[in-house]
Amino acid sequence: MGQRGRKKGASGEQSRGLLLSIAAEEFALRGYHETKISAIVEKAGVTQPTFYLYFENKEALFHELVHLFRSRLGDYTQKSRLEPGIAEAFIRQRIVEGLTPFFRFFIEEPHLASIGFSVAPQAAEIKDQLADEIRANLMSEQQAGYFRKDMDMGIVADSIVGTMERFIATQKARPFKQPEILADEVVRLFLYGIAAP
Amino acid sequence: MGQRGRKKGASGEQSRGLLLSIAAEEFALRGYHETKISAIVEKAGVTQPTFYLYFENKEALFHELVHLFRSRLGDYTQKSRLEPGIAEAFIRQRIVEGLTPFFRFFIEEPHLASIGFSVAPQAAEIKDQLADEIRANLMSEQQAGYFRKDMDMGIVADSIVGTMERFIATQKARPFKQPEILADEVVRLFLYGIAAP
Amino acid sequence: MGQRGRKKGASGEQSRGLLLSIAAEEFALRGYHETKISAIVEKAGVTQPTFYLYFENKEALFHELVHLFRSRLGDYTQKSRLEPGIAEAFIRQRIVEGLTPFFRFFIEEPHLASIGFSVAPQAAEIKDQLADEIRANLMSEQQAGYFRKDMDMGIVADSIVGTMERFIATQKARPFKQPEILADEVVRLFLYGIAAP
Amino acid sequence: MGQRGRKKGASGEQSRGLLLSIAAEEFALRGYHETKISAIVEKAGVTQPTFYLYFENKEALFHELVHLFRSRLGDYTQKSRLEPGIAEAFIRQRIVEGLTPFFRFFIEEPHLASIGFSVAPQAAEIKDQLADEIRANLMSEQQAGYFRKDMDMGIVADSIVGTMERFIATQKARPFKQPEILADEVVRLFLYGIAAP
DNA sequence: AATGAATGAGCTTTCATTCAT
DNA sequence: CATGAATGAAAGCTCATTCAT
Repeated sequence: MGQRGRKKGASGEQSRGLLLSIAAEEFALRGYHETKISAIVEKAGVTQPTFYLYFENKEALFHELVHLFRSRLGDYTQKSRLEPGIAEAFIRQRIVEGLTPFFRFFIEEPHLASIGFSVAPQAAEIKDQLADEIRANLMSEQQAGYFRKDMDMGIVADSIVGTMERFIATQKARPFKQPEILADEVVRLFLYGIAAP
Repeated sequence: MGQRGRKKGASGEQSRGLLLSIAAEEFALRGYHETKISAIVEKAGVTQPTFYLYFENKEALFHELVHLFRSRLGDYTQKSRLEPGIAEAFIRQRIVEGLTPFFRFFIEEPHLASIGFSVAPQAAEIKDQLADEIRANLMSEQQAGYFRKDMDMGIVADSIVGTMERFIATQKARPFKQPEILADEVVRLFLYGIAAP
Repeated sequence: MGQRGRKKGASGEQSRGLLLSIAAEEFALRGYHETKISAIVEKAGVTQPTFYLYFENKEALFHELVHLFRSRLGDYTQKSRLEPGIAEAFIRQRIVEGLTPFFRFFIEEPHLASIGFSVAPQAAEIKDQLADEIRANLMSEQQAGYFRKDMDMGIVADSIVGTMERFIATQKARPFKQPEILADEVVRLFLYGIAAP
Repeated sequence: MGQRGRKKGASGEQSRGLLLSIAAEEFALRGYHETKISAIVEKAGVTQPTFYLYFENKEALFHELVHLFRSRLGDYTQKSRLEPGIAEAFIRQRIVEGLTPFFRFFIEEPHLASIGFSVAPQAAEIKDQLADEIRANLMSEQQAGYFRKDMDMGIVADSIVGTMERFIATQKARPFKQPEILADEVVRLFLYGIAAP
């Protein structure tokens, strides 16, 4: 979302972007209902009608943000899909590479992530869908012999999504780590567990 | 919560309990703002002023439910704390025993769980706190040599809480499993991971 | 509509009736958009939310008034239908009897009449429908030989409806006449015309 | 009004005329409040400020249309006045000649007619005034012995105006008739009535 | 002659909440 | 123990209208 210039008579797209960015923050921090149009426009330094110049209504604005989140999430999901026939030595590496963009995205767009993963009414559906895709991935790896057979990949997928969810929710309070490091730690956890070797 | 007798002229406590139970369901299904007092009392077969006979206001009612959740959660947290000096052979068993009541609780009181883990504004705090306690537990076990040292127990704790969160959110859509089985699967996952042995 | 008691704590139906009656007057005098809910409730001595206790919204209230008008109009239309086989000597008398209730209605409920005949968007349709029924009546009399064959009964029906419309619109400014007298004059006009005999 | 050239860079007067013509249609079809300036300018292919280049405001535009209607109506009213001393044999013919331009006008400018006869708040006044002039005419003819003395010419005049009103409102749905024919039928109706001779 | 961008003013509607009985 | 009736406060949205360019 980015810079928040507040020049008078800013070009339309600027005003729109500003409103969008402020709205994302407000929605993420307060939730849908606690977010008032009046507060958004005040922070943006414009009046209410200006808001309706760029967005059909509050709901449409919110949907736009959710959509934005979903489409970016979809991109990373697609790229994270493991192509068949990876040498066993590289599999962990590839999983980490698939996971990294998610964490990077959550770090770069914390408000959007918060909206899509918790404030949106569709949040449940979004996470379900993500979990489903992850499960499908895991299961095919499981078939291929990379993972233990006696493990319900549904639970694993949910745990991974749950881990993301917690990460998004606790980010600000957490010592910053590079997305690659994070992904690596998560992968290690889910691959090998915590039991002392 | 439980049974919902709707007899006319129910005695005070009955009305109160009924309202509380209906409110839990409504809050869980719709969220705080989407839940209207008018809808609660209608379902309970009483009028709005009756509601205010038993609850100070909407927020107080909600807080009561959240409080209920927190206190039960606190109970299980306490009981799940591993006492020092458990023989290594029993440690897994003890962890499972500590985790099981959580899942049983989530299954028995899905509405309350949903409120405390996702609809309450304090949900983040509640989960943070839970994660914190779990992390403390894990770390002392880690010190004791039960778990690997090269693992950030903060992430592990968050993953466990995230797993609970997903479980609560997806319960209805999921094939029912006994809480003990669930706990066992989760523990296996986090102890040994999914990598093929 | 009638009496406008303004007792505090009036029974619900009274408030509703009061609002309805005031609304009819406002709509008739100012039109749909110029009529503000705020003005209606102010005149009724209640607050805006009270309005929404009794009516779904402004449009529903308006529709109720239009519906009221239509149903009463429908009653009189039905009763005005001439049964076949009236002796020629009585036909004029019967037409007058059919027309009288319309004028009585318009006199008794001028606001409702104004709404149904001019402020409602459906006014055109209402009048079309009325004209249609009148035309059908006239044509069957025409077949029966009571009326001249060389006259387009569509125009006659429209003229009669137009006459009603003007009557409704100009009532207040007009010297009061009994509905029977009015009906009689109109019938004479349309039966015999104004040409000197 | 007529042709609607929409060439880019149309000269000022063209834009103005275009706006006026579109506005007439919109007002006639939707009424004053349902007609949005934004819709008018969109149909005209210009922007809102352009509108204010040519018209002071919405009301002024509307007034201009009403004024246009009134002045044309006034013309025909004047011409329809019967000069004294017409031979009885020609009277009917003269009345038809006086009425024809009205119907021609209503057919040629249906939007304007609709505005002046029904959407304008002054519509009542306009019709009252017209009825008044017609009544004055009729009464002097009545004095001159052309018409029956036992007939209230106020009612007759209102009936004639009401007939016009209905004609304007139902024009589109009606089989087209030449204005002369229409005028003739109306005159026959009001002169001789529909009673079988 | 025309516009992109913005606004002042206002209206309907919704809720949680409270009297008086 | 319970209610019919009513309200204070606020939110979302719309529209005619106007700068500055």
